[in-house]
Amino acid sequence: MGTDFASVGRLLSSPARAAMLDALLDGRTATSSELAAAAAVKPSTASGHLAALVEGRMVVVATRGRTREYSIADRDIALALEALSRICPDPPVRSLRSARDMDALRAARTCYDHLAGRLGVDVLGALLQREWLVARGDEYVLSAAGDQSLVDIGVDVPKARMQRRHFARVCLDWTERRPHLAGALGAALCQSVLHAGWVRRRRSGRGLLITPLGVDQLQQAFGISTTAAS
Amino acid sequence: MGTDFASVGRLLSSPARAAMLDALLDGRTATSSELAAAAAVKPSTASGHLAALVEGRMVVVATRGRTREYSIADRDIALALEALSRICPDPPVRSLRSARDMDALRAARTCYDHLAGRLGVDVLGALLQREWLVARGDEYVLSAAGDQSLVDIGVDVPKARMQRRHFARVCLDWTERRPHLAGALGAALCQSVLHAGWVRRRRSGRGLLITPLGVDQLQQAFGISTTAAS
DNA sequence: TGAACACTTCGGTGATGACCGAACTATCGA
DNA sequence: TCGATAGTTCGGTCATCACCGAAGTGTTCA
Repeated sequence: MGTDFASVGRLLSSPARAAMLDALLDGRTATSSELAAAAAVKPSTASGHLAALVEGRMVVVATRGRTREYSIADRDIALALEALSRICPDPPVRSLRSARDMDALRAARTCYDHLAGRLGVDVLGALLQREWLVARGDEYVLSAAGDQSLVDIGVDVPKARMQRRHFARVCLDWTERRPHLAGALGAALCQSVLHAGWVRRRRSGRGLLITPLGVDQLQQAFGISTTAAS
Repeated sequence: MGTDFASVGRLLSSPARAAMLDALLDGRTATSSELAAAAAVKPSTASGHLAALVEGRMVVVATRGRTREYSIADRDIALALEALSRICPDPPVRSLRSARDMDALRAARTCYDHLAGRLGVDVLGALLQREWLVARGDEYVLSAAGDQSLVDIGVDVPKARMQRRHFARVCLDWTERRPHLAGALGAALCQSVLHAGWVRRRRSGRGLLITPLGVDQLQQAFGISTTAAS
C-alpha cells in the first residue's frame, strides 16, 4: 500500500549516486569535487547527481565560501542505508588487497557517526556488562557510575545529553550481527576515542585503525582485547 | 567502501518492482498474476521483473502446479525494506479514501509477519509492563509467567522457540516511532490473534482490522483499549 | 486427449537517464 | 582588479530498460 520505494530506489540505482552515499556513510561531510572523485565521474555529472540527492532529501548541503559541503540528511537515512548494506550482495572480493580491507572493516569501522564492527560490538558489550549502560527497549539508559566513568575517559556526556536526538540506542551490526551503540552517546564516544588517539580513521572509507595506545587504553577502560592494526 | 547499493537500488528503481515488493511486505506469498495486477502491468512484463527480483535474491519462488508463489526472500530483506519505507516521502494523500487508508495503517497493520502500528506498539508495551517480556539489548526474554500467559491465549510458544530465527526482537515502527515485537514470537502472536479472529486482514495491503471480539479480548488479555475498525 | 489456464520468452518501440565537454557564475587570493 | 578555483547549467550522444503483443511451454481438468 502506497509505500513508494521507487522514488528512493531510483536515487540509489545509479552507481555514481550509490558511491557518493557510501562515501558519506562515515558521517563526515564531503565537497562536490571529493564526491565526484569517489564516484569516478566528472564534476558536471556529479553536480547533477548531488542535486538529485538533495531534491530527494537524502543529503543536505551547506555552502561554505566557494565550496559546498554535502552530508547525509538525517539519521533515518543513515539507518536505512546501513540496513540496505546488510542485504547487498557481498562485493566480490577481487584481490588480496580488498580481502584485507574487508577484514579491516570487520574489525573496526564507523557506522555513520559511531563505532561499529567488532570494536563497536565489544565496547557495547563491556558497557552493558559493567552496568554503565542498561538496556531498555531499543534504547539504553546511562547509569550514574557509567556517566562518571565515561566522563573520566574523556567522553563529553553533558553535550551528548543536550542534543536533540536519541541519546543512546541500538544499531545492528552487519558484520557481527550483534548490536552496537548508536545515538548521541555513541557519536560522542566515537569522537572521544578518535580525539584521544585510541583509533584513527583509515585513509579512505569507513575503516578505523586501532593504535598501540588504543590497545592499552581499551583494555584498561573497557577490559577488551584488541590488536593494533597496520 | 565497496558496499554496492546500486545493485539493490536498481531493483527498487522500477515502480513496478517496487509495487510488487510492497505487496509482498505483509509476509504472504502471491502469484505472478496477482503481482502483475498489484503493479498494474501485463503478465509478460511482470514475469521479467520477477525474474530480476529472484536473480537479485530479493524474493524467492516456489512452483506449485501451474502457478508460482513468490515471497520475500528472507527477514533481512524485509527489515531493510521496512527501514527504507521509513524514509520514503509520505505518499501524497490524494483523496479522502487514501487518507482513511493511512489512518487504518497507522492503527494496525502487519510488518512482514508480525503486528505493527499502534496495535503492535501497544501490545509490546503491555507485554513489557507485565514483565511477560524483558528487554535485553535488542532482544527480549520471555519470562515464565509470560510463557504461560501467551500459551493461555493461544500463542504457539513452543513452536516459535523451535524456529531457526531470532525468538523475540525489536522492530522499529515507522508510524509510531516506537518499537514493536518482531521475531518468531512476534510472528506466532500475530498468527494467533488472526486465527482467533481478534483481527482480520483487510482486503488488500498490510492493514489489519480489529474485530469487536478483538476489542474485548485485547482489553482482557493485555489491558489495552482499541476500537473496532470498519 | 484436448481445451483452458498460468506463466515465460522473444522481438520491437519509445522514453529515460548517465555521461561528457564547453560555457557560465561566484568566490578567493594576490 | 585579475587570474585561479569550485561548482553549475546546457546541449548532445549513447546505452539501458520498461512495456507490450504474439507465440511458446508446461499443467490442470473435463
